[in-house]
Amino acid sequence: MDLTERKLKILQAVIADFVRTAEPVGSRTISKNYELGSPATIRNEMSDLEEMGYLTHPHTSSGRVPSEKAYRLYVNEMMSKRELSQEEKDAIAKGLYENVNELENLIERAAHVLSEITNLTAFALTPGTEQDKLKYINLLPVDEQTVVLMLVSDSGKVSNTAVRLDKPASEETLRILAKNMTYNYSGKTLSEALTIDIIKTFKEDAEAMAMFEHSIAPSFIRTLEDMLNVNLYMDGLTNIFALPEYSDINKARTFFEMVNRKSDITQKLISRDDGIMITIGGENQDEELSDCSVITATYHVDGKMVGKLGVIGPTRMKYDEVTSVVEYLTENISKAFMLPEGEDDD
Amino acid sequence: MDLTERKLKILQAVIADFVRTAEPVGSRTISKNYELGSPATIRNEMSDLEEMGYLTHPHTSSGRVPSEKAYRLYVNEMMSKRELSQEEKDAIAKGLYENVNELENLIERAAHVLSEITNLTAFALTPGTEQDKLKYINLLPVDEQTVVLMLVSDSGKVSNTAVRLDKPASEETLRILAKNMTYNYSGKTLSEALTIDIIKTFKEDAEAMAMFEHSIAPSFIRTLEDMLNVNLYMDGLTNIFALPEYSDINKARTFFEMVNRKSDITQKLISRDDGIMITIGGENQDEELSDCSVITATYHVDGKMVGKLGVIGPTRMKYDEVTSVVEYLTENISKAFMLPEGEDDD
DNA sequence: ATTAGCACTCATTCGTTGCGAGTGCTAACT
DNA sequence: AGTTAGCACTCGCAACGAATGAGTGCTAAT
Repeated sequence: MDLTERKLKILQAVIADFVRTAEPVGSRTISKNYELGSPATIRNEMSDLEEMGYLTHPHTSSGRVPSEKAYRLYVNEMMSKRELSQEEKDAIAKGLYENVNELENLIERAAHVLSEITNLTAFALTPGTEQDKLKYINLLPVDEQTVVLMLVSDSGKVSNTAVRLDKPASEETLRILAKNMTYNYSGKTLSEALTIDIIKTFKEDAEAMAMFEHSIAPSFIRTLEDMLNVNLYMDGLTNIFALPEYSDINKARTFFEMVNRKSDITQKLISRDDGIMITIGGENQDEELSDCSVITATYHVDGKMVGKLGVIGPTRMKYDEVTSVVEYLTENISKAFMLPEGEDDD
Repeated sequence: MDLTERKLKILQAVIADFVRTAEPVGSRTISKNYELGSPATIRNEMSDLEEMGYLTHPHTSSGRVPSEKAYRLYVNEMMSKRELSQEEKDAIAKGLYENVNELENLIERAAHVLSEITNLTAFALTPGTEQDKLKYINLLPVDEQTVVLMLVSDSGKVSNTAVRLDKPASEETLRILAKNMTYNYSGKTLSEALTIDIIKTFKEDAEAMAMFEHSIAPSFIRTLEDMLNVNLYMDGLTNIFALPEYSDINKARTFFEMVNRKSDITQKLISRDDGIMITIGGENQDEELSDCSVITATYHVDGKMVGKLGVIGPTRMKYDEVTSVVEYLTENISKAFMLPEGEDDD
């Protein structure tokens, strides 16, 4: 059987109606709102579309619902990329830069804006730092026996830990430690640094060596690990309450319990392809996601640091709109990194 | 009418049963499980208790439910503080210090542990820093036109911002800026620092002055504000799904939407009394909280920095247990601050 | 090939009924 | 006097069934 012009139009109409109303759509509705023929004709065509796997029947006597195959066809072939209006773009930019002073902040805002616009659950992942190289290492005394260990990477990411020393250290010792660490670690990526042991380089200085080994090194490792971690921001979790697919409390519960496992989510996101990726229902390997669709996009910075953002929602979603927004957001974020934030304070 | 011995016992029994089952409790149940007389007697007593305002009737033909007044009486007079068993204490300590290397981390863990033990929604607020004094101010070059502005307070709290300069700065200029800022700001509290303008102190150095005014000062203010911010951690949100009071999706929704407004929650928490505070249902000024109870406790550090933690749940909760856990947690946190973390790695 | 007509299906709504847990009252008992 | 047994009554709730109506599939006419 062939996907004739009319069949395509009917399918599109069914998808559009169903995405809007979440109700199975009947032949009369289509017939009334589109010039595609009488209800009976539509019915025949729908019956064909069902046979072809694009529509399903919740039960004999109710309207048709698009199948995942239909959404896939729509996304691949029928969806026109919806250019955002200037107002929408402005709203995004405004929301994005509001109250932002750090990269983390910007990513958090991105998740927020994304959830507000799409009315879905949005997430954003901070850039991975596998390729970041250490630039500075500093030890700053806070009091007698406490110092702050501070690492700066070449991308400007900073991370610090308060370190409790087992005995007081002279400023001199701290300076030696910091200098030696900077000398040996700078230029190395964070994960490289994790594998290098510089304890031997202190050979002449027993005090510095002991202090490094007992106090600094463990904190150093923790701080590196902390820097390597990506953060996951989520927003719009409660948006799902507005969706009829989650009017059953158990559905809602399952959803919340799933997205609450942040490390799982992070894993799943990281492993997704670059660029815009849309997975529909069962296309998600994950059982738990099998009645959700996920749209993600990747933002790049200087061609090296990458992070992801996207939305998760029911398979019934406005794929065109969400895709456009997600794409526009990544462009904006990449741009923001080029010209660091906060300069043109309007 | 008098609250006789037996009335008290019956009231306590009703509370215990209702807290456990969430079902209105009838006279027969009490009569069977406690040696307090026949159903009819219990009924008469219950009727009196209702007249006195300690019990209510959902409808004529169902069992009794404790009123807020009853919970209040229970909390004030009848509740025996439940000493935690050694296993419970161990479990708390274990959960608390797992994977902790920063204060923020510890507080986050506290919320986690608290929600796990109580099966309620828990929150924890990082210590306020109004009394923190600036100790160090540092400017570290990252690249040509980017520096990291780093502030350290006397409590060891560190905050940094990447600052994009409008033109390249010499190391010399940066050193002058940092030195001058440290000189003028150190010893001042964070909020004092926000009010002091040191622009005039650069009078001899036009370059440093311009750089301070255009690039550093705005970031400095943002960083101070960031340091002044307290963070709110929440955990166990999905626990409410297990409670029958939230089996209605709208209740659940309202709850989630309320706790999602983090700044509101933070405000409400901060304004609560020190020590252990229990508010039951309508005692919460807040309309939204009127069918919740909130238990908070304050942890102190060196008698100056304070934060709060607690739980929020239905009025039907195990007040004794929750109170004990909350109290024990605050003690533990205070202790942890005394002897900074990570030293005794078992 | 399209469409009107019609019988049929099935989820949903709404009223009815029966059940059972629990009360309140009265009268008997201690 | 306080306690208890007995009993009529209330009321939420679940189960059942009829009515409703949206929508289909099929057949026959256009």
